Amino acid sequence: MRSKEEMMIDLSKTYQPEEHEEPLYRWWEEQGYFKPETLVELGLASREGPRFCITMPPPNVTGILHLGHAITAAVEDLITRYHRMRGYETLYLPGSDHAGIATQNVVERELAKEGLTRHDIGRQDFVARAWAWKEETQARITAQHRKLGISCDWERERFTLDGQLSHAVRVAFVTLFNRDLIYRGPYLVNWCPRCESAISDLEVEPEEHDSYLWHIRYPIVDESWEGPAHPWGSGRWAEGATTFIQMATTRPETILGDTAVAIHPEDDRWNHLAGETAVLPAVNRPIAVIADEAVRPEFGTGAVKVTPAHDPTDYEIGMRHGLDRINVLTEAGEMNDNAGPYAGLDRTAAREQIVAGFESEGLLVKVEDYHHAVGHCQRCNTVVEPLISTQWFVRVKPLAKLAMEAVERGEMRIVPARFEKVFFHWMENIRDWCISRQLWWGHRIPVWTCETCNHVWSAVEDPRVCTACGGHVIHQDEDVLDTWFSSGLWPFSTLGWPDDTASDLERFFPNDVRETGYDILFFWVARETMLSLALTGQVPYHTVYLHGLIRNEHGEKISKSMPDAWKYDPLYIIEEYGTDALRYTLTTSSTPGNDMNLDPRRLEGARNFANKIWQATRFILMNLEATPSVLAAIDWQELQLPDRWILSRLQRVTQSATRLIEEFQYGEAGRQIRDFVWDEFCDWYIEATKIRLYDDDTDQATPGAVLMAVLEQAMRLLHPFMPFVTEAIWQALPQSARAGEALIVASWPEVEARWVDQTAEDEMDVVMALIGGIRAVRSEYNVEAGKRVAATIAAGDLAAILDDNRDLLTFLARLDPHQTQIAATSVPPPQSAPVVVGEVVAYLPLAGMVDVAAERARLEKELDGLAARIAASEARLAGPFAEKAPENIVQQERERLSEMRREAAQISEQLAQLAHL
RNA sequence: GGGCGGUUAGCUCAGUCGGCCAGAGCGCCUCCCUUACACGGAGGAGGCCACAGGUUCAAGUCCUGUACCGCCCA
Repeated sequence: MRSKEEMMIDLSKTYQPEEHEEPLYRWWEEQGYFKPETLVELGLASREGPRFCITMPPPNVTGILHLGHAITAAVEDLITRYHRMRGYETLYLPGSDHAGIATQNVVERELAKEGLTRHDIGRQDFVARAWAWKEETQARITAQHRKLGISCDWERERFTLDGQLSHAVRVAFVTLFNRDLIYRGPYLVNWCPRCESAISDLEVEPEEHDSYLWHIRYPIVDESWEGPAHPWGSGRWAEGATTFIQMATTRPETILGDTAVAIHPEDDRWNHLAGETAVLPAVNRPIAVIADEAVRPEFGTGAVKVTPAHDPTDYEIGMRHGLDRINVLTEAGEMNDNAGPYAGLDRTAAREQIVAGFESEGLLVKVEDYHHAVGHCQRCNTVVEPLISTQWFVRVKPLAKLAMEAVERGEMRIVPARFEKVFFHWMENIRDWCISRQLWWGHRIPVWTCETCNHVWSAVEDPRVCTACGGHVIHQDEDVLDTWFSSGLWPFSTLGWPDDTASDLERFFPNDVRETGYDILFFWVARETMLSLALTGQVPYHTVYLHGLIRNEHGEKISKSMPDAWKYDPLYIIEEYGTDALRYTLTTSSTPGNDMNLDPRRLEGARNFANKIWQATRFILMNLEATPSVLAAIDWQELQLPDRWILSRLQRVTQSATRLIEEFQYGEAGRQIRDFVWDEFCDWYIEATKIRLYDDDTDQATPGAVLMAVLEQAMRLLHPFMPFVTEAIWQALPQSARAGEALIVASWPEVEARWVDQTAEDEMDVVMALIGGIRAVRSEYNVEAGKRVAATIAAGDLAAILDDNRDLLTFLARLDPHQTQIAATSVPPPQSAPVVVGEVVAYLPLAGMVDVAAERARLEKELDGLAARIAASEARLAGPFAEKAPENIVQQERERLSEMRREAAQISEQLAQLAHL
């Protein structure tokens, strides 16, 4: 048998996270605990029993993990560990996303350092470079996830460009294509001139901008003026024109694509010009003045230029009036040949020169400062240009309908529920999803065109000949798919779809929870839901849990450019405070859907908590036999009040924490467990057991068994929040105290009704209140902390209970056991300070120290407060409260009142006695 | 313009069927390095729960409005 000292060798003086985290993680992984198969082999779960699956939102392979990933991992792993312990066959599936545009941009930047562009090295080499980059970053991300301690099955790790997942993308595309849910057409899309690709509506981020509103005018053709007789730039271009239509624009460079001027039909300032013809400056294009309801008369002058090829609203107007769509921009954002004299200029230079041209021709009326939002590319922050382009789209309206119906039917719910409204609003106003990207990194669109017969078709396997005419000259679409198209298949593509017989798909689909930040509700959750319903007929998961965004302690968004950004790097935080501290802080510092200001002080508190339970463990192991008694074996008659109390409290916290976790209230659950462990177990129970543990003549088996049982169960409750320290402690416990080989696969605690003991809780409350009162008076009189003082306690009906617990009282209140009297009634000793708790009074004879005036003041203050509350309570009970409030509430109030009256009577009596001193 | 969230102690935050005197951590004040822990222990001070109405026996909690901060959508 090992000695106590030997057992303690394992436990360092303070908890050192770095000594435990890596070895424990490696051991868990080697034991296969992250794999559902292992759980079945160990008999902890069964193939027939319940299963739980969560797929990790795949991080982009562009860089490193930040706190957003950390909270995602912490919450998901909490949920995972909880279900694993509850006996579910649990799978937490990890992976990463190829992140099309983002990764391509990064790799292009790398190339640029070598003075190369992707066109220099060609598509094949470029893709090879991107793969190399991916291997590097993915390894880094995986290492970071391991440091976070997440219990995901790395053997099932997936990547969106994996062969099987790419196959799933093809099948998904072909299926939707053949169902006419995917089409190609020339539409106004958002174009990023830097990425030289179309992007979807969601990838455009409006950004506030200081700019100008240019007021310009176009001449109208009439009897006196037939059109310009002089060239643009001569200063005489508009010579002779008498009628002008004046309008305001924020984008003069698009003027050259104008095909109309529009006014509101009821705008009396302009409607006499409806039907007239204006001449577009610079290019001399005759354009019509049209009337359209979409024009806002209050904006600018009430007349607007219409550029259907470069503005969404104008596009709509153009559709209604059959206007030409003239594109004036190249894919790189330069003016094309349609721009006449300005062809070849960059769009910003073109703007300046066009404005200058207008000025010299007398067509610029004025320039106003103007503040407005301009769309920027989410990935490279370049100003996006709306332009007409032929792209592939998903017809999302019917899919959105399915998604909304699923939520309405309750098949899928969103936590917190208010996001369901956001979800519906977006779904109701959804526009077709542009899914083609002019990139090289991604899933190439599986559509082929036959040169011979122009047949266009989509196929899962690369075809060799045209399916229509058998022609051999066919070519595949050059573009790739939006990243989110493949991410949208994640809940099932990772499990083996489209192979319906894949065992993982059968077992783990639909997933149970999608846990992610609310900022990607539309990007991802909405698309997963639509694609899942369209392709599998099922919701992808039954619950969407959305966490908030993480900011610094001042509420500022954490960005790489902040000078102290390093302070918010998860790896730095882990080094400084430990993984458990980070995870506990992330899971308990906010409520779902709300942003969190991460305060380093909270991390410190969490680190201290980890050390606290470590110290409690050291104490227990130090004071117990190597093979302590187990709860089931001890004589229940030996249980004392604190034993019964802590066991009862343990049941309460177990029940409450379990309920809270089931209701997705992780923060509250974690806080309650902490409060139990620190405030009740450490501060009261462990202290109470010292009486017996330090006395070799008393029964040590009973407190030992209780200490061990409570500690062990508390570690199980806390494990999902702080996996490492709890496992380290659990492993240090003697085998007899724990069932199983590892805490990660131990069972979640059940509430044992037989340990619930309301009487013990009530009695302990009195004892603790009395001790607290005595301590307060000691403190008030600056009694030395260790000094034993005498006490005479008049306990009324509670005399027997207090007498049974006199050791507890004298020990924790530092009373002198030989000078402590407990009786129903007592004669107050002279020169004593009374401590009143309910009907109990403890007299502390502090000879020579008691300040009568101060005591009077203290008691009078107490009495005043009590009297006010008694009056309020009496008034309440005398009013309509007594009839209208529920009986139990009224009863409770009556008891409270009589309790307060008893205490008030006691205080009055003590005051009266003080008067005699 | 439409929608949503926040406003609780000096700071960061809890408070999810309305019901004891509104809580925690940190900070602050007093005492204590007592053989688990100073990453600690004991005691204490500190709040018109943004503001104004309303519903109710009872409101931090429900309803209406206002202000400020923030986010999303157009």
